Amino acid sequence: MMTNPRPQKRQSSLRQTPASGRVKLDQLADILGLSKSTVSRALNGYSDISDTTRKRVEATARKMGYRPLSHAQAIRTGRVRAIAMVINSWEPDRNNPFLQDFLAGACEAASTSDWTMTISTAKSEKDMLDVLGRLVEERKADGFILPRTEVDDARVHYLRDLKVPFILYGRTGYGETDPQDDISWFDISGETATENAVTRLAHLGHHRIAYIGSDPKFNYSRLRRDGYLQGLQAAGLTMDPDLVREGARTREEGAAEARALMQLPSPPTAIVCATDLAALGCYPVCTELGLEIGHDVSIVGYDGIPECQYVNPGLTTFSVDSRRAGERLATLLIRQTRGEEPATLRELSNAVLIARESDGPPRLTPEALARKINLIQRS
Amino acid sequence: MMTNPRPQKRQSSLRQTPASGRVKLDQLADILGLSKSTVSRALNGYSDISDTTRKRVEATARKMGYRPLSHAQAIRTGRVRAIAMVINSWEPDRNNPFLQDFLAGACEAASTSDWTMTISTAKSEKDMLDVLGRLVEERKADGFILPRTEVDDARVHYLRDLKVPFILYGRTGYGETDPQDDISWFDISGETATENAVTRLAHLGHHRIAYIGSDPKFNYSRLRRDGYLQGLQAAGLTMDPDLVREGARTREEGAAEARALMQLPSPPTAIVCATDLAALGCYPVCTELGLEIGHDVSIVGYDGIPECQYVNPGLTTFSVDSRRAGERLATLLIRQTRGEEPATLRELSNAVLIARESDGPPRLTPEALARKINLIQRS
DNA sequence: GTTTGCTCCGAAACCGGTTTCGGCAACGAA
DNA sequence: TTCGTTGCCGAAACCGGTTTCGGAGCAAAC
Repeated sequence: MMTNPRPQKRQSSLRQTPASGRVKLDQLADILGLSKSTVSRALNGYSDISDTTRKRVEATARKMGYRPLSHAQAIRTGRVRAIAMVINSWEPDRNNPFLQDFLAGACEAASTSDWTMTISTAKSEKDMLDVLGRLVEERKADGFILPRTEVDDARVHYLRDLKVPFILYGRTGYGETDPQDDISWFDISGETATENAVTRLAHLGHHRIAYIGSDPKFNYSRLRRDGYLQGLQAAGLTMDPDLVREGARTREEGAAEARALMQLPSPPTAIVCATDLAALGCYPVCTELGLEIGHDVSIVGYDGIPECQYVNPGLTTFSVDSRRAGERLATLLIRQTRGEEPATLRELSNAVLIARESDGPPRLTPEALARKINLIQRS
Repeated sequence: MMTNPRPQKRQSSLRQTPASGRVKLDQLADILGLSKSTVSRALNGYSDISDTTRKRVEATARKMGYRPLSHAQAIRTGRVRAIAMVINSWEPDRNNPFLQDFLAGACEAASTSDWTMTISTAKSEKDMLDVLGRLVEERKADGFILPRTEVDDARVHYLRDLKVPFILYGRTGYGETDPQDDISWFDISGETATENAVTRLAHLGHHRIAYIGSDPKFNYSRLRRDGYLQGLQAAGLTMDPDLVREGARTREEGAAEARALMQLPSPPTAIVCATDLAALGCYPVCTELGLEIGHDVSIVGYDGIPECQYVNPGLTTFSVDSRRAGERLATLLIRQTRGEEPATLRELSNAVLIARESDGPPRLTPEALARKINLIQRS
């Protein structure tokens, strides 16, 4: 006879098999004839366990396929063995064909340390900090990868104040006097690429070389512009402010800048672009003006998106290895969460030139080019 | 005086602030003057808590910003409030510009239920099951989204045996007698799209309409082919086996199929493609053969990748809303983990036609087209 | 006035690990 | 021999929640 009505949940939940076949620490300890505290410490590399015991424990743990539940560990340690990344979903240039490669690199690196990767997306700049805050507060990750770093990046200030480990994909604080010793990052040296692009074009005989940058709020955009300026100087060319454009985040905005450049009294014979999208935006403009890319106008891009090889003519560009970037960022971040100094966890890599047919020696002088353009436009 | 040497870890770990400012269940209970068991049950909707108390608990919990640690809950409940997705990193057509949108949809849906999304990647078909197994065993997720479902999908068998909730992006078991009642899925009806494509082309006056499919191991490829066949039948056209190609996973493979089609004695005047990539692969082939796309040959794609609008002429295609797909999949999956019947969690949506300039009324008969092609090739 | 039954809540066990603390044995020095 | 170390391990507390179980209080029924 039942006297007490058992309370029940409102929403009934089918009872899942709760980690059915798993080997637990208790069982492992039983089999080894040790206490679970000893087994735990053996597995975690404490120094008060004899070498022979440790070996024995490790061997049977491996044989029995024991894997600790990360959330069971987390409750005591506070560490969940996971890294997180929050992705923008509002930027106009958010379509990133490399996201999959990047994630593959990051996940693979995480996996080898038995970590996992959790991702989230943010709908706006403000939402970004909210999402980060939620992940931090609920302790969903031990560290963060911050992609698309801005010159003055709110996420950096936020996470630094919270003392949560993070790593930048890119650098930040352009031109700041504060050296920011305590931030780790991985980056591809875009400035080296754009400098090399200018050098390459100068060698081909170009004298008027333009630059189309991306949104200047992003640090990479300024760095690539710096590289461009550096390249000009190295080639002994003078900088013409008219030829330095910025803010082209999309194909369309790239097209707008290209149009403005080509309508100059003395148009450039070559354009270095901070992104492939901007470079591809130049294509229809050139076609429209009757200019042959690679001869009348040379174009060099940056990123190495797949589309570069399918346009006509193929776009010469600097290709970024996204997979490796993800892999490096994840490993460096994990090392940071394990206590290594952020300042020592920095790496700079290079993009590799993929030469195609969109650049070559100039066929016309800027003046002749201007005449040709005027002619076409009048008709 | 210290007599016992304190043992220490091998690798020193900087002590992180362990969830410093968080409000814990204990504190909340103290403030409310209740026991923590009562508070817990109030928040989890147990029926043995009075309504007034529940309201009071919920109100202060919200006011104090209390959020339970999901890994602390998980240790007892076995549920981590997370869904996972494992992505291929080995397929040749892995570059998915929509991954970001898809993830945005899925993450947003997860967030609204206070869930998170963990992702991982697999390097090979075999690795896929290993990765899934690890995630299941370590209980990193309560359910899985399986993208790119194959006709006979190993992941389905694997997870079904383990009784782990999952949902398909796509359907599976093409032509199987087993109805597979117990599987939930979300899909876009590709067959409707290809059928509509054929109908559209037939209305424009085409009689010889070809089809270029993707890898037949994927269920969607067969379904889209079925839609094509259905469309032919509806238009009263007879099916010519020569015009039904399959296996084009990349642009290059699409190009190969297009070339084979156009070299037929009686070439098609229109091509329906299972993917935009295959359709874009047809472009250079047509150019090479001197055929004007949209007049000599009509082409219709499927997917709606951004590039469609930038090629010349713009590619008519059926556009898939990846963001919505991610959103639906995540919500349905979460509902499934809460106990709803998988069979009731199915949704079929439609792709939307984006008409551009790559299709139009046929300018030549197949015979005239063949003559034109022969002429160009001979020169 | 009991008994019964129901509503609502608290004490305590529990989940699967980690970490603290103390104790036992062995060993070297006094 | 005795004492202080040292090496190695077990008992128990602990992390932050969830769930079980029992019981107090009260109203209705007998």
